[in-house]
Amino acid sequence: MKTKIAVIAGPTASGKTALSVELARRLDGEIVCADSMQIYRGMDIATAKPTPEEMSGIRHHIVDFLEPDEEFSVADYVGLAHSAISDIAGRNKLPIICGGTGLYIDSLIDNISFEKTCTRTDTRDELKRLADEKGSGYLLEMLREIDPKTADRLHENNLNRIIRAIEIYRETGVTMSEQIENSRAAESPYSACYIILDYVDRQKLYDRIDARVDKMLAEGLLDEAERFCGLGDRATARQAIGYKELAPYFDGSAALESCVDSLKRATRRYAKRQITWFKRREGAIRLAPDGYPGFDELADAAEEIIRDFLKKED
RNA sequence: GCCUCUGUAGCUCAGUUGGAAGAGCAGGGGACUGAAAAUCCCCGUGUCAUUGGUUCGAUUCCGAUCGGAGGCA
Repeated sequence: MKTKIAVIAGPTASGKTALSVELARRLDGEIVCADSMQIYRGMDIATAKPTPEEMSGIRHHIVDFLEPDEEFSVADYVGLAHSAISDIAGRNKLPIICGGTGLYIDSLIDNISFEKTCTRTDTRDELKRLADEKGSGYLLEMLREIDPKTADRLHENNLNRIIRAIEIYRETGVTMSEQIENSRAAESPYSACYIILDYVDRQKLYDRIDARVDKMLAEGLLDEAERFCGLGDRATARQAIGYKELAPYFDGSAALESCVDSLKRATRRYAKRQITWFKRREGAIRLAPDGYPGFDELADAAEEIIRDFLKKED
């Protein structure tokens, strides 16, 4: 018997947080966040982390628990999420996965398994140096010797992926293509009702993004960003949209207005990448927030879909 | 009212000594297995303002008209 879970996914600013809280209230659920940035403490405004008021008493898991200079990965996420789900389901509540990090969500519900030993290693730095010296094409050819299948699908410029593929082999003795195959060996313990928030009119989403960035600024994004811009290059936190775009303003090389524009643009592009990711998910149900007169109607529709799903045997 | 400049992709602009136009930005599409809010790949047909004329041929030259900017009164 598989564990039934609900998933609320979608691009940034599509209204996932409000919808998932509402559904948790109506369906006696708890929320498991699937967001690679909301996990970090102190990164509240830029990541649009749900505030205590927004959570309104609904328990949220896997948010706001890591220091920004700590490392984290999909493998860590999947481990934490599996136990959060079994905890929630064990108390007869509905686990609702909510977030925009597609890799995390899909790895979780497809039950992707990861080799234990292979985290960040010195090999990575060494390969990076080699690439600086001899070019990324050289590394791609190195990879071709080891794992031609993966080398074929990677572009020469995508150095991160090339390095990762070589690293996996060196550290585990298993090639990336073998690893991918192995990772899908175990059947998923979940039966998921996968709902994707998908605007019919993309401009509406973009308008929401612009408005939300303005709101973040009003809520003190600048102070938060100034704190995080000081972090080292390696820190994951630095990758968050909302800090790096404002850095030129702090060092005086650009006006605030142009930084805000580039922040909005970066967020739009991020949303587009998320849309692309979720588009390919088969069997997911797409709900258009702009296809309903208001939030209540959208929530009604989502509730009905999930109730039907829960009624079905297996 | 007169004079000058200007009208080319959603925006800012190149350009064609007359042979059916191209950059940047914006935007679109895609990939994705341990950094994923990251990383990477692909995509430029548009009444060249409108309308007459010259020409084998006009977005390019000439005239008029309609926008826009500036100058002189």
